[in-house]
Amino acid sequence: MSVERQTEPEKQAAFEQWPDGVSFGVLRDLIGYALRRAQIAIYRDFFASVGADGITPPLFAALVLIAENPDINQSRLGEILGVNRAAAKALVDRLTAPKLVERQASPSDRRANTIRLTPEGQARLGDLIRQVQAHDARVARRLAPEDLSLLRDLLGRF
Amino acid sequence: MSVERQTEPEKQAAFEQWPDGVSFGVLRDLIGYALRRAQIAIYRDFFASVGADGITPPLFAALVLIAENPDINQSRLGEILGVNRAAAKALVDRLTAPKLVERQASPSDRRANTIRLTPEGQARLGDLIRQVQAHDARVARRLAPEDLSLLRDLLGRF
DNA sequence: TATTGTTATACTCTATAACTATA
DNA sequence: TATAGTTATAGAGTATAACAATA
Repeated sequence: MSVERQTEPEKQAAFEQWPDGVSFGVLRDLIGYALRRAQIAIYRDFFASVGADGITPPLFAALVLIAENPDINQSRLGEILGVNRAAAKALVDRLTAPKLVERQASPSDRRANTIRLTPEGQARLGDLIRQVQAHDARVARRLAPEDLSLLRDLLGRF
Repeated sequence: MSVERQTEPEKQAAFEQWPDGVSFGVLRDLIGYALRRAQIAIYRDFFASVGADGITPPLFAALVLIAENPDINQSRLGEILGVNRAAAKALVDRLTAPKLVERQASPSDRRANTIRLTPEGQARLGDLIRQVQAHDARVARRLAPEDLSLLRDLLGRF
């Protein structure tokens, strides 16, 4: 026999991009805030699409960079991602635990580790890329193709 | 006598938007990732400009919404910001501690609190808005005015 | 001296689950 | 039953500071 639920799990409220009847004041004019709201909306779609595997946006980015830049070390990975060494280590640890990546002693620098995908990591990354691309395409569908490439260009200037 | 430092404080590495010599693979084409990198760059400028007061982007947004929508309650604030009730409470708590906002019993619903700025909160918000606007203007300067309004429009579609 | 990785620690942000009071 | 607020708990993400090993 299963235990009866006392209450239903609370459903996540929908995120309205700029709800009516709310005064946003100065936030309306801040490009940083517009970016933040867009990011919230996109992250929600990401977690609904890919989140089931415990892979988050930062972990996905780290995984792709490790795959694309063989034998990169942690410090450089952190620089590229925009986090410090301690944070980069934490990301690599979270990919090492499920055996998606592995560290190896660097042959050229005995201080450094070299990070690369395991065979399982290779296989999982293929699936993940498909899931993330499907998510991104769904989100991108809200814009015309020419607007999308324009947006990419504008974002790249910050 | 002061204790001698053993090491210099580590400086934050610069964040290069799309560094050369790095392969980004599929990340290059994901609009979600382009947005993420732009956000990282903008957050860094925010913290360099405003962070000294302990006010973060989510706290600033909450403060403005409370100012602009008098007697809003926590749950509604959370909905607008895109977080749940528990997270909204945490935000309000962090604004209540330095006495920028205060809770009052709602006259119309004895379950609810009404949130509003204290006089100190009013005064501080004026300064904060100026700091945040200066930050945002500095960031926005990277785009021509017409590109900026275009960007705002495109971001609003997600 | 500077860099790589590590450890310890702490803080922000956010979520889930369950509880109380009220609607 | 549903909603507002609260509490306890947890986890992700990130930072700072210090240390050892190596360059």
